[in-house]
Amino acid sequence: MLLGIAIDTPLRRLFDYRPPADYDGKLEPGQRLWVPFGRRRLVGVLIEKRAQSDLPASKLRAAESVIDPVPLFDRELFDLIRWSAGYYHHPPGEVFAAALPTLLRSGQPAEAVEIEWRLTDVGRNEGAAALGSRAQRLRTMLAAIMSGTTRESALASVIARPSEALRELAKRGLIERHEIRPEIVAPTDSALESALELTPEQRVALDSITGSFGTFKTWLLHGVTGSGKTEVYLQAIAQCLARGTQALVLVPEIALTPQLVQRFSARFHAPIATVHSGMNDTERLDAWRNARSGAAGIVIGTRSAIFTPLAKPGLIVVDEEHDPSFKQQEGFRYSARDLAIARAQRHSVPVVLGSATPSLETLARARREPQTLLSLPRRAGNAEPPRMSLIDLRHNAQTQGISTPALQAMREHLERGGQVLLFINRRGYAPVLFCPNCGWSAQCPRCDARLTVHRRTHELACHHCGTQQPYAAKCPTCSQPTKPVGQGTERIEETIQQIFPQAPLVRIDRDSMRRRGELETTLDRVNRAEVKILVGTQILTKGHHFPLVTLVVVLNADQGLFSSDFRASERLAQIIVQVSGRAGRAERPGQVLIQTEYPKHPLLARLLDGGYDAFAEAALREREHAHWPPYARLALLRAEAPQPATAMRFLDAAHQAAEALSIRTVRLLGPAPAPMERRLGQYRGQLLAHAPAHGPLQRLMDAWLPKLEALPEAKRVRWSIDVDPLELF
DNA sequence: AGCACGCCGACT
DNA sequence: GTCGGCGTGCTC
Repeated sequence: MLLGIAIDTPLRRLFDYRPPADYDGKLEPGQRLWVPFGRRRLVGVLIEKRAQSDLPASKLRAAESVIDPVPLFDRELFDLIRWSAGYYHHPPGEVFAAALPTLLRSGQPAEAVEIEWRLTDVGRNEGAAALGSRAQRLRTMLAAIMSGTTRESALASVIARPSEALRELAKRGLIERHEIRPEIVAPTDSALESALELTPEQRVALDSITGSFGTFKTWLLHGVTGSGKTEVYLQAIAQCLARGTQALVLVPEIALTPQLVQRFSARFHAPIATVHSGMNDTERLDAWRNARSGAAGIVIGTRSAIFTPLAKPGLIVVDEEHDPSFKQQEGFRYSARDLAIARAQRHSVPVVLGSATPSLETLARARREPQTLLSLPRRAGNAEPPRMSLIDLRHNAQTQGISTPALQAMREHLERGGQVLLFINRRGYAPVLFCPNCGWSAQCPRCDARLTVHRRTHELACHHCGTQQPYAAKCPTCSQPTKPVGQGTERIEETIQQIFPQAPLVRIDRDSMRRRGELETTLDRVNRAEVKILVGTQILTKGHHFPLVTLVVVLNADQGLFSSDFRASERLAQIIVQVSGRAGRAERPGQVLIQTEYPKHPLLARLLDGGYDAFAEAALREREHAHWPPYARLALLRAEAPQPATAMRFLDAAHQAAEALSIRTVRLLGPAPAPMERRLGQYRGQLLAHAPAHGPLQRLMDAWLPKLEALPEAKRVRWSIDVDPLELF
């Protein structure tokens, strides 16, 4: 009997080992082992037991030891992880590594073990008398243990370098080490504090979801901003907990998790485990353990939380399911939203995808299964939806990117005591530093991109690679004065401050909200009305509530209108609707102004006439007509190399290899250089595989990727495959 | 990815 | 004379 083991390496295969010496016949897929690997010793995950290997017996080594007494995952989660390695065509070892907290990847025990130091008989009888008078540190430590502080975690703060003293005391036979496995604490109280009264639509949604407990069903909870989606989640989760099962809630990245956790913990007594980027390794492992043991009734986390084991899964929620951060954009490029569906299916539990602006993929799914669509078309508390209108930039004067009608509207809203939100999807002062004399502009030395002017730091920065340079007031080629061209958040801030000097203003973007907790503090100030004007980027569109904002101005809607990426218009519509949703959430109706040079553009017209649903309807028809997802499936082969020709040679060879497989329904587009060909000094190219369904794509990749690995050109490039790519360029 | 082995330049 | 540059080969 042999062991097929996944090892954290970019190689797309399992490695066969003989069982370890301590093998007692009990080994199951999902247990970790220490294995020798080349000259290293690594943690591997047992994937399957095998009767024989493709390799000669002489090449096989024995695994060293078993780490876990039982598998880390239940069968369903194990299958999901394994399946996703196949679906995304990513090396299985890296996939399993991605599914585990760092500490488990490095061999830490999966079960929390508390170390306790207890007095031996000798220690109890002789006590400090056994120690020399100079052994001050040992005396202190022993005294602590004698006074009843026995847990190692508590003893750690008694003196400096505690482990040294503990080891010495143990060596002298005064104390001994015990391992304590803490009892699993079952969730005690699942009651939801003060459930709000539901609207009829919320009631239907809630009853539908809870009625599907115990079966697999993919619900789309399509609720306009402010319609009370969260209340539906909360009450569904309460019922999930009442059945003795756990709920897994996925949220987008960006500092949203703490907010939601706060909202949840204010309403639930059940322990909540959270998983997000702000946590350290120990905290992550704790959350993982509490989820797996069942101690945490609710698990809230970002993308990677989809791999958290659950003792008794009952419900999965994906909030803001359209958010692109659910798709990992490097390495193992999985979609946590799609995996949530795959996982729910394996566990036979319902999954709720919630959004005010669902992705076209999810809308297409809901069209195929109309009974799974749960709509919340109205705002709670009878708040009116915001009124949207366009400002034609061609026929209106503007001051630094802000049109006269927009300024006029701002003035009116401010006079009436409202708050104003200016949305511009561009950080920094200006996107270009230009020389009017000779035409020079500041370029990134490592990317095909212009450097953005940052006034605050007096620097030029590349938003693609992070390169920074001092600001160039004089043109480096002709020594004439340079000029920042275009607008970013910093410049809008400056302009608005000049025009409305009496109105307190705050800028909210990644640069101004660097420090931990800064965003929360600022948002509090906004909602206490200490701020009148907000200028900011995407961050403003992500879930934060601004009940006092009555006017939203979208300063540059045009960026997404003519992009070559077929998803750009979907994203633009989502951003406009999401940012509009920030306006008029209280009793006063909101106003939304969208500045554009293309007021006749069909996308904008649709959006303004019929809202997101009408836009989506039209966009879906367009996608169907053009054979783009969700009416086709894609896989993108990317390659990068220090020389442009190297990447292209590989992609050409890859193209040939794919054609040789002649899978007729798969079309190959490219190879072509990426639109920003050079990034971080690497030249990038790509080859798109397009098929009417996932099946033929899968067949292609199964046969294709092993061939690519063997290509001599493959050694000279870094290549990767992106299944269901979100960003095509 | 690591980590080794393996042949050619500037220096304790 | 060595230390070390990163090319290329391998990991059950």
